[in-house]
Amino acid sequence: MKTYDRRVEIAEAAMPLFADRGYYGTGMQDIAAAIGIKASSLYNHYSSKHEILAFIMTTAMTDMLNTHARCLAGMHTPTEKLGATVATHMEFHAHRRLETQITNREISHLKDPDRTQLRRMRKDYVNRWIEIITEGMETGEFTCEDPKITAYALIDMGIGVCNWYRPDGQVELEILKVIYKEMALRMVGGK
Amino acid sequence: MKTYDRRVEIAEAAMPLFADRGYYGTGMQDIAAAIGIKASSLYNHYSSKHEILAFIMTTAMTDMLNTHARCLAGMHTPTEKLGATVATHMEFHAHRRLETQITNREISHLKDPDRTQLRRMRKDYVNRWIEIITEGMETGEFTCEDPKITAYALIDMGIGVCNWYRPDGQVELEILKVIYKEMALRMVGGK
DNA sequence: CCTACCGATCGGTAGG
DNA sequence: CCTACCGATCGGTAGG
Repeated sequence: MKTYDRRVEIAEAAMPLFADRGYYGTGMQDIAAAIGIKASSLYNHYSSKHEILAFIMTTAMTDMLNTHARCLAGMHTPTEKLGATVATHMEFHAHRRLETQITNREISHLKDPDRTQLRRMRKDYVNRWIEIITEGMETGEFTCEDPKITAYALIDMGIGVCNWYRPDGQVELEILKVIYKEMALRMVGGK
Repeated sequence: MKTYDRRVEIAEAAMPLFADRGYYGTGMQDIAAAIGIKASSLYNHYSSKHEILAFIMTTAMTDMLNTHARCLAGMHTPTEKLGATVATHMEFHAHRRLETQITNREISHLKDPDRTQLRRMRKDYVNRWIEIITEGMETGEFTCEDPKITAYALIDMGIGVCNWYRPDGQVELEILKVIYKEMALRMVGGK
């Protein structure tokens, strides 16, 4: 591990490749060529190909958890919290399409201990959604059949965005956020 | 290509492997070993590894389109149609987890002409959802911001099921269907 | 950061 | 269905 910047640069070069061809479909040669060096030189910055994948995925998941925690600032009611959570979740998957695609598709290729850690983080994230929905049911703001299933459905529909959203598309991100917020509030019987 | 049965048997042996390790992460040896033969013998039934992937994906997509068309029988109002569509979509992704996982994850690994064909089928499928939602808005049964985005969100939340549903889990499939139907109808402002 | 190289495995073919 | 084998490529190492 030399400079951290170089590690990030390599990871960013690997992202479109992992997202497009998958982990096993991408060679160290491909990643190296993307930044104009030889494959063997990558080992000055990462000890293995797996480490590049793990770096990308844990960085993305860590950022998502932090971004979510930050978006809750100033939100008090479950309705406010869920609205912010949905909008931020959706926006994160739109802004960081490649990393979230990789994180969701290649998780089975991660080896321990990274996989266990990532699963733990994901579980933590899901639990936050479940808690917000449950809280909303307690205050009477929400009414729904099952907080867990509802959380799954809401998360899944936000994840889906990373597969079809295009920055140069015809739908504005800000409009998308409004639409997703509205759909979510309806789903939990809120507003 | 010898007997069709053998082709199906090979494809079914490949499914859990492709779903778990991905297309490039699975070798012909792995697939062959799963049914107790040598890798080279697979070429008596498929001309390439790619053909196995294409067979799995086009079969799954064809079945999904047919299953959906069948579920609309006897449904007349947009509300009925959407309810049947959501329930059937979700159930298909629960029943055929492996194939739908593969179809959604490995589509970028498909080569033409299979990829183009699959994309066309998928587009056809999405259009059916959009049309039902649009029809519901015209009759006044539904009210929502954008039929296309709403269709995407509904489809994505159903697809998500193939990633977390387990046949031996604690949630009954019939209950899931009811929950998803209810969430969908709320999302389009129906019921 | 490079060149040179390692053993292993890849998808696929030939021939029976 | 098998054995035997092909060239290509894989992730990774040695040494500078």
